Amino acid sequence: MADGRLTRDFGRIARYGRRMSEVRLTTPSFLVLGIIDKLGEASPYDVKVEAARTVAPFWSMPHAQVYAQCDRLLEAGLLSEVRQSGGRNRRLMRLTDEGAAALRGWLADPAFVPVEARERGILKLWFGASPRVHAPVQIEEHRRTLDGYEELAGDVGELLTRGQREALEFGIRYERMMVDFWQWVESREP
Amino acid sequence: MADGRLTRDFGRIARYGRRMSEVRLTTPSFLVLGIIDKLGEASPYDVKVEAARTVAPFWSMPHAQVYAQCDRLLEAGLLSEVRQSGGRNRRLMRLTDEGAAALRGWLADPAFVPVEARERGILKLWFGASPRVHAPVQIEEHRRTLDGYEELAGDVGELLTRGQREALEFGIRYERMMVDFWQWVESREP
DNA sequence: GGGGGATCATCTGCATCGGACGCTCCACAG
DNA sequence: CTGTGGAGCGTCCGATGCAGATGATCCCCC
Repeated sequence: MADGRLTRDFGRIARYGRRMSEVRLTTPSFLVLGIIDKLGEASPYDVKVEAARTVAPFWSMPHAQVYAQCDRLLEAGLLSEVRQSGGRNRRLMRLTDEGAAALRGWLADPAFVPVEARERGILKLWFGASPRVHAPVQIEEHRRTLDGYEELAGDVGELLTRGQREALEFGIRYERMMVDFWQWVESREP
Repeated sequence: MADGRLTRDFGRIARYGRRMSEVRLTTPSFLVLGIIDKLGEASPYDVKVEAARTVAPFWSMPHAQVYAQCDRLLEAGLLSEVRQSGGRNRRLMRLTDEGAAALRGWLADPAFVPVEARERGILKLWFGASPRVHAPVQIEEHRRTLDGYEELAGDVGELLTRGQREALEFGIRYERMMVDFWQWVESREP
């Protein structure tokens, strides 16, 4: 084995936009672009709130990151500042043509990046933790989020776009799978 | 809503060992501790290779990190250097009592940390990418890793510890779920 | 006795993390 | 009015994590 494939390939850097000061575009970059695209026009704060409201279960960023990304994207010319309303320097931003192109390029790119399931519970199992201790907590928590998702699907399911509905469906299946899995773990004879 | 819960709670820092220069123990720390515990005695390189061989699908670290973690853990007194065999400074390390206690504490702690499913594919769906483009690739790739896991389970299933077998089962269920999900996405009428 | 590939380790530069801190605005009480 | 407190909004910093390049040492085989 060549020097072990230990890394995560988190990056898979893209450079769809071809202009200006050459930034590396990472997934968080596209998260910001995607949200601003949805909102049309937004301040960093709007982005942050919207991210927390929507995509956080799939990909969250700490607050400070949002501002940093916006700076980077502005500098790279993928976003443009629309206006500064007075005192509080509230920057409203839009996608530039380059920004829109970059987003489209990313969305269209089917490149597969293998995921790791960063489940601490599973890791603990691997290292020999007691299923007795962990299973009940896991089942309870996954059931809770599963309920939340299902309620969401029932309540606002109609209002979602197709893609959003599908992402939600993924969440539901994931949580259902986890509940089943931990029940299976619990039920094994010791 | 108070200032949005946007963050990931990646940390959930622990401090089970109570000695010395106060390090923050993160999941990677316990990964290293867990592996050294399994191996009994190991150099950073051994840890890195073992990690790549085993837990990488659940939690991988880039090479450099392993060395950094070892340094931190040594300094904190959770690991001890056993010997330096000559020229190439090959440090062999063991868990100290504190290290073993820290690991036990972590393993016993059922605290639930919500996962994010950092699936780029799902994120792209959310933002409106075309299922037509992505589904076939995703199905293919997930099926491939699923096959790999199942083969593994067949081949060496007997040799694994209970926890390892369970972790593998998780992998299988996860991949199976993904294949089903993307097939469902693909099959929806447009 | 020296080339070359596997083994082992480190450095560097950047992205990201989390949490604390600091503004601005507005509501409402005094 | 004036003051004060909390929600809305933004920034900073130290620690950690990341990817890849690069540097050494070993050992096999010629």
